[in-house]
Amino acid sequence: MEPINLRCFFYVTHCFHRITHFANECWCMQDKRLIKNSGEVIIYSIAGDPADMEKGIRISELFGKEDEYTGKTVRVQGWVRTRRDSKAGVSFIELNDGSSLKGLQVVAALDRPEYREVLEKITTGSAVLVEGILSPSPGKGQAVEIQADRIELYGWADPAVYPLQKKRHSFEFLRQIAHLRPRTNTIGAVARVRNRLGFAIHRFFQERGFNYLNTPIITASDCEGAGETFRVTTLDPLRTVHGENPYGEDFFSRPAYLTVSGQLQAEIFALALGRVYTFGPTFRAENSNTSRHLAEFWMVEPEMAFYDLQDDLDLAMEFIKHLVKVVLEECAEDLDFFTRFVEPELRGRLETVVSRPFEVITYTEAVELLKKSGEQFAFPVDWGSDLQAEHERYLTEKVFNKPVGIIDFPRSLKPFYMRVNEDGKTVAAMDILVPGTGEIIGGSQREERLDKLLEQMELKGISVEDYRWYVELREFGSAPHSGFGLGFERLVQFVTGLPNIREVIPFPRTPGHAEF
RNA sequence: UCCCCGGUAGCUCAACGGCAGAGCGGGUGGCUGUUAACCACUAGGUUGAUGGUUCGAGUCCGUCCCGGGGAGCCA
Repeated sequence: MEPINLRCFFYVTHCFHRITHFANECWCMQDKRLIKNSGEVIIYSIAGDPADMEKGIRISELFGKEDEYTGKTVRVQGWVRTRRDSKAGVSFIELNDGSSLKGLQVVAALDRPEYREVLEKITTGSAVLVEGILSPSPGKGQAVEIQADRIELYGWADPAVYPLQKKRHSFEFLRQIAHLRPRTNTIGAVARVRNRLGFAIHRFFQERGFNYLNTPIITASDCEGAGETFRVTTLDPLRTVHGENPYGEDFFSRPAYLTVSGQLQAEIFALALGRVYTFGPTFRAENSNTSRHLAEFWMVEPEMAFYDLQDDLDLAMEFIKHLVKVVLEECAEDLDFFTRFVEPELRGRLETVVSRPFEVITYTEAVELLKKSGEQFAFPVDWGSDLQAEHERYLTEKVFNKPVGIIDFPRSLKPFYMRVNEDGKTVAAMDILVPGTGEIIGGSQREERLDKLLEQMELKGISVEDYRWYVELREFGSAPHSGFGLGFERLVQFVTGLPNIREVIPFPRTPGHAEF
């Protein structure tokens, strides 16, 4: 931050209530923090000056300590959600600062000269500062409210063109205004839940001795058949390449891609640090147009040495239970909102996840169960073919109505790195399915035996040359190890009940869409 | 990529092949310690684009564009 003018500092700290009068000359000297609105009202930004100015209090903090703050003067800063005028006396302004779902009711007297002029500009969407005494509210719907002594307008929102209204909008519409949609109840609540979950994921692993590992975003291996990759290049696509090696002039002198998984690199560090996890962006160039797929999403991938499939599965189940518990305990208000407006069964479903053990069955058992069900499926059930979405949904939603782990899949269905079981036909793989969202976790014990791995690579047509380093991990001090991948957005979908994955990531990337 | 559904006012949606509408939002006025406030008035439209059938097309047909749902791929 730039050093600030001492005179200005004085004004700001000691004459704050008169800042609009001094502001014009004083703040302009600094930088462009002060700007004039088209009308009479002066607006300014306090961003980046925490030392200069006494900060307002977060609304969630007020609600958390109502007794402590009632009767005291407080200052809040946020965005106007609604305004209800009572021309005879007061105006009710609902202020939301994003710290909680519920906003603070501001009561502004219409005849107060201190802010009468500003009050005219207080419309839905405006950014304001309010100072006043926190008081018990005589009205229904809120315990406390703030009696405004002072109101300042940071930025006005023209009600004639501000897209967000005091009513429900379709999610499709909100996606088109992704720069404004976090100011809605639903998307704001998603952002808070997502934040809590992200933090809880780190907490979970850190408390268990895992090392947070940053695996590369750019990789040279188009690996594991985990889907289509995005090409990374500095070459101009319109220019014809000369010479024998088309990649010779490219940045890496070889084909490069955006990662589809950090797993293979995580294995390297698991076989050195014992327990690691990654938590980062992942990219798939699949032309997937569904409510469960994104071209860019976040994945959590723990990888553990000396863990077999059972250990892996136990960790995954504990992990999900822990995260759901965090949401139940730390996001109660937002969860109630989702349960009320998005998915009525949500809270009950999450409580079941925490209180009851998951069901775990083998792939073979799953196939038998589906065959005996008598259910008419669009796709036939056969040992050796992939379980279709309808099959998975039937198992987790109809048969068990809780999360289901499926293990020991046919070898032919799974990638080369999964450990071959004693029967030679199946691999030590596991998928965890949850009601509503489907597959949320996929993992396996990795093949640590050199001869078996080479056999698998041969079978799947994976070049030993390209994966020399991966093979060498089995030549030098190989050890049993396991891991899994959790789709972060699918987890957020699961705990919020939102039907479309595009609502649980701030800026969704899907085929044809990379706006914002 | 395939299958199904849709595109009408700023938003959410009506309109049998026959004058293009409502609610919400906006504006104006009124009323009220209000709660998605309420009441009255008012402005607001090339019905996604294009070609065709018809006396007449928002409506029927062809093509294209866009969106949603489902499937596949997966997390």
